[in-house]
Amino acid sequence: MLLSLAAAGTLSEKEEKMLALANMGYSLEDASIAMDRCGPEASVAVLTDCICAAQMAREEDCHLPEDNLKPNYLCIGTSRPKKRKVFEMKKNIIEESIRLPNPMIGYGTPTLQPERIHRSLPVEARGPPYFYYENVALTPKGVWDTISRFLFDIEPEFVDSKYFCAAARKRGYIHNLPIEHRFPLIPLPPLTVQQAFPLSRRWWPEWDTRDKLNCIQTAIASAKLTERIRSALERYEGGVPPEAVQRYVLEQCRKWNLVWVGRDKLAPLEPDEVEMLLGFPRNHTRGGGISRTDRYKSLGNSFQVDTVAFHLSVLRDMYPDGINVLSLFSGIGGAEVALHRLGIKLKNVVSIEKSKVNRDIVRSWWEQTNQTGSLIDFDDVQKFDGKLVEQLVDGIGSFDLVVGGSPCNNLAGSNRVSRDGLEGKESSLFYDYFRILDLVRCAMRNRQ
DNA sequence: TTTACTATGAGCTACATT
DNA sequence: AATGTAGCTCATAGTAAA
Repeated sequence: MLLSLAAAGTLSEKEEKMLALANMGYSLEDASIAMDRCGPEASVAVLTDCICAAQMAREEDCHLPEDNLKPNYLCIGTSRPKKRKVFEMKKNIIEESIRLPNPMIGYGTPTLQPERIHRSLPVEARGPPYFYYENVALTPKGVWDTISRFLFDIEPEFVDSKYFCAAARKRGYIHNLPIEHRFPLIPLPPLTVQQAFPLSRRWWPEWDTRDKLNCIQTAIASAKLTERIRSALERYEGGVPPEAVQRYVLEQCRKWNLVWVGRDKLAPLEPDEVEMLLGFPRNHTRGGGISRTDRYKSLGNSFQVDTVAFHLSVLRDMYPDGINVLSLFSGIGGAEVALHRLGIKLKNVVSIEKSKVNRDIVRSWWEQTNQTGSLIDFDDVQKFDGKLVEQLVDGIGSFDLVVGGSPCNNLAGSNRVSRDGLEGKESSLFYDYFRILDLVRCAMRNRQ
């Protein structure tokens, strides 16, 4: 009865499940057959397992080759979900959308308290397992409403990491953790660019009034751009340039997150500076065969560690002996680093991450931090099925925390090409977070 | 209430350059 | 073959002014 609490009144439980399955890439025919076969009470996780089983059987019958295993199609997608139908179902959903808070401080930061710091969770949503889901705050309309509906109607906690470090990072978090008695990582990181980059102070002109950086993304400014700016500025010989020039330079600074590194000289952040701003140990992503471009990409896709750690800090006193973690879309291990820095012992970490360089980064961090637990990794969330969950739960007992941020490519504002929303090729992997969380909850319930 | 203007943003891809 | 560059078919929210 997972979705009984979904969307009071907007969609029926059956429609909600159909939409979920369509979004996961199944044909509506397959979804409908599975629902008939498994009954109205079946969860989406059970339904997907059922479709997979049917398709595998079908495959055996026909001796089909495996090459129609496409990324967005779990198991063997037979046909693309009918776009029109998905659109119509989606249209029904759009009612009152979730609004972003201002200031974006969620249930509080180390220094700021909101008006109200209380919430009550529906009984079905309570942990264990605790879960923590993350994605960009500024999505196309309706996306957070859908995500929230799938995660027990819990209201997202929107937080801008500019209250935790010197760079903005507006994100939404849906979790079932307590929100009382949080504490921050020590030492508190610098909160302004001037504190974070003391050497730049000497070159920072009065008319550049920024004291925070914008969101750290995956691409950086070209050398050509900083050269153009330098030659535009050097004509004024260190004096104050005309307002039009100031405006142009500031616009580029904001767009590309540039910092001052010399007279008239601006530069993009170095990878180790990004590591510092995001709360990772220095050289966390360095070496081991990773290219500079990939380093920027992996870092740009990551958590801000201090922010996430503040939210996860409540786990420390709840689990003095340590926790078992299931980490989806682990990337460079933001959640793992946060937990470790909080002093929470990591017993078993099961980490699913597609990129090999990222898996290597987490593995090498794990080996360098004298972990006593074990790190088990997988590469594909879509192949992570109920059998595997059962097997893991049998092995390690239970998962205390299911953490992850699913891909934002199709949600993020910078994307001009494929900002397709939650049904986009990568962003629809959110439904696998939901599916796997559901499988874990089922497995743990069955063990009791 | 509407309208005009501004700022932001875990990105994508064809093509040039090395 | 890998890396760098530029332009991009923008959506959304906030602000000030009418």
